[in-house]
Amino acid sequence: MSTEPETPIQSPIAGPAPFAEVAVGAAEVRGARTFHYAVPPALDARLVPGQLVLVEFGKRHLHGVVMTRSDQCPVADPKPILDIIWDTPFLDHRRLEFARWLAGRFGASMAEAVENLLPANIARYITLYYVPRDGTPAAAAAALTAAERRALDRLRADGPMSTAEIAAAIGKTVAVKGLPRMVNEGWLRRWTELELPAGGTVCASLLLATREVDRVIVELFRAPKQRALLRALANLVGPVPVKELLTLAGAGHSSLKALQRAGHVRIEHIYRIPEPPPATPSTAGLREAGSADWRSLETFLDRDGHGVCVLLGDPTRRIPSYVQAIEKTLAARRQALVLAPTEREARALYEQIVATLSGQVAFSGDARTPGSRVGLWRAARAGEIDVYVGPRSAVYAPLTRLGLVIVDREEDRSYKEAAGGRVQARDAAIELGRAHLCPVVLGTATPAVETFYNVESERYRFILMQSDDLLRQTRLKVGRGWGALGPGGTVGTVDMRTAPVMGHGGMLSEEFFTGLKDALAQGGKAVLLVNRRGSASMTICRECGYVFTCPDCDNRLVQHRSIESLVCHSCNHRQPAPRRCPECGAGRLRLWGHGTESVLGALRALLPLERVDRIDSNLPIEQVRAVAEGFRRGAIRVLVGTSLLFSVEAALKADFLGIVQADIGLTFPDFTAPERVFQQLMRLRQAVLGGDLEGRMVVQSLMPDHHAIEATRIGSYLKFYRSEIAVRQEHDFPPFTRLARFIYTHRDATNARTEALRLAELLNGVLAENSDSSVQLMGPAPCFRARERGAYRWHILAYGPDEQVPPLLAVPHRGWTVDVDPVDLV
DNA sequence: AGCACGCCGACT
DNA sequence: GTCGGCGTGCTC
Repeated sequence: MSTEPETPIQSPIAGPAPFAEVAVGAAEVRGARTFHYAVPPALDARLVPGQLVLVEFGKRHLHGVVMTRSDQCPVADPKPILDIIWDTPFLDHRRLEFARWLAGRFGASMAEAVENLLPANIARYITLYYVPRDGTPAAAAAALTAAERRALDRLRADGPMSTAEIAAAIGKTVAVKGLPRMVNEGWLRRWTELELPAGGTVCASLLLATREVDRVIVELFRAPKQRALLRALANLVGPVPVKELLTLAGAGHSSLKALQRAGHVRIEHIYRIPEPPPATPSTAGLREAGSADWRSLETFLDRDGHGVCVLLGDPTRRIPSYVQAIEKTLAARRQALVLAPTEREARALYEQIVATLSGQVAFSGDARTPGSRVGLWRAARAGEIDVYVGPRSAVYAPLTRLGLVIVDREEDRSYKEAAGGRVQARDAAIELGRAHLCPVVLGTATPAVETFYNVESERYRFILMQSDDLLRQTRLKVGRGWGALGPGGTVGTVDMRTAPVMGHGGMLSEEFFTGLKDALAQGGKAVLLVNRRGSASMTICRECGYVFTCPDCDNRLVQHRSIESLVCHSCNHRQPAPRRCPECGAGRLRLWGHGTESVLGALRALLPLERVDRIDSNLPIEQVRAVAEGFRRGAIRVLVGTSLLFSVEAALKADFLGIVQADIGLTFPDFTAPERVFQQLMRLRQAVLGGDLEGRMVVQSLMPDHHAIEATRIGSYLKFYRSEIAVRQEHDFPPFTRLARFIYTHRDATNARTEALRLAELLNGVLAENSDSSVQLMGPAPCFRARERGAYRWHILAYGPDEQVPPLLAVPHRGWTVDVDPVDLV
């Protein structure tokens, strides 16, 4: 493929680096491609890497970020850089290279990668202004169109105007085409301004020295309100929020404005990191935990430079170690970045860290408005933040003295962006650690397969967290060492192909029900996982075999008895529950399978006196919380839920954990499904039975011999890992290869197919050109969900050595989705 | 996003 | 033959 740059030409101009390599803000240019521009003499002394600049790209005016200054240029006649939008560089060389890595690794555009690292939506705050030049060439006036003439007259009369203002006043064509031409021909001068939204709280600060205050107060004998304001300000230290100040002094805005006009007071937006919430008992006393755990982590942190370690243990052990590691980092006057898979988990981590540490701890979820986000960005950039906690987007936080990166529950799929650049934030965090030469700690109880593969091949350090006493208990229980370190209770599987079943629909085995009843009889509580909402996952005609499917997707419609409807769980299409078959007209319909609603129904029939309830995404979030709280208090004794249970993890402690059907997904053509099933079940076991040796978990499955189910039964991560890594190796799946998935969606079936075949041709062509490439293509083929929301979906998989996949990522034209390291193949 | 270029069908 | 519609690829 012709991504090889043409032979670079040496600059004929003497002097330093006459060219600049720019990451242009054009989102459609895929891959780590940059463009070179000439540095005009007027900007030569000022232009440095990391600056935001204005360039022409095709016919468009776009912003860009200077990556490097260069002696060489891959094209003969580069365009000039038009202007420096902001003199202070936004990004240092580490973050510029981080952006390059992000775009190259995930096949996103440089524009997306760079903009992730800048204040959000920066393009929105760039304005181009135009003003007439003195002594414009009168003779050339005929060269202007009537509209351009009007624009010029307007500018002469009213002074500088922005592109948007001229578009509104004169017309869009003039604004977009005429203005650039008039600049080129010397009629107009153009400049750029960046006006970021003001962040944070409006604060007032005193501009007077203490002894001057008394003098001014005397002068202001006729203005009691202003006197009160000055006194209040003089008694407080530093900038005071205007709102507080006015209340305190009992004064109004006009008095404050008068002081500002007189030059006694400055009023400005100041972003302040929100006050931490008050410490709760659960956040106190973190530091007392396992000193043995800490010693091994400390040894790792003491090594100089970059390295990755996997901290294996349950959250109650991981978090105290995080806190100690952060303290160590702060003591060395460096910053720590802490990532969690979801904002909810990030907030929980933040609350625990902030309760224990002294230092400025920021939680990215606290900054919601554009202004406060810019404020937080600035504060981080200025080095005012010691610890930055957040979900995956926090990996882009502008920390310049980064000394430690922590990724909690590194195995979670939420770290992968589902749209946009499709960045895997855990991997980005590791790269960030490499760029900053600092340690990266991956915390987990069930490492991702690719992570543990790196442990096994000794690229990552491994630290097993557990006190001697826990280890002894565990050995007593299972006698299998750490690999079988189940988080609590005992586990049994039930083979649903042969087990005696009971209850309406036969969804519960006798063993399951006995376990549940025993727990309740002893005054315990129970959590039941049902991986589906609704009451029946398939509605089928008993006469002709017709199955109700979504008109827009390939999905079967799910029966929801509570709203008497059939619902598509992919696009939310709804239709009334049918009475007869639309094909043959027969009235004998069979409801097949089950969901939260039907399990709840069966339980109410079997345990009429028991308080049972359910949570799933059909319910509003407040109700989910209320039900969870009821369960925690014991007002509800049996809780049925989907994976939404994880959103109320802390309330789930119980004595019985039932998995109604563990193998949903295991039959999908998706190599990540076993890992998902195993992680989900292990995590739920930790949440429900964690720390308890008596509790009972029963796993119902149609394929109890599957390695994911078997490993769940014996509670062994190693058992799971060994089987799974063998499957991955056999099929050439990650971590043995890098996998890229190209997805195309189109309303028209033929169009989707043709386009998929065309891209396959193109990719094959690129591969054929490079004879030593060992990348393999799979497909094109319809996706597992071949139709969704009325559109047809096709995909192509490319897999091969890490360094050979990226060149393919820039091949597909717009309309294709490129997904590197996809988390599923549906 | 916009523009140039090339391929195909409809017309002089 | 040539004009133009649209699909495809390039923009330093």
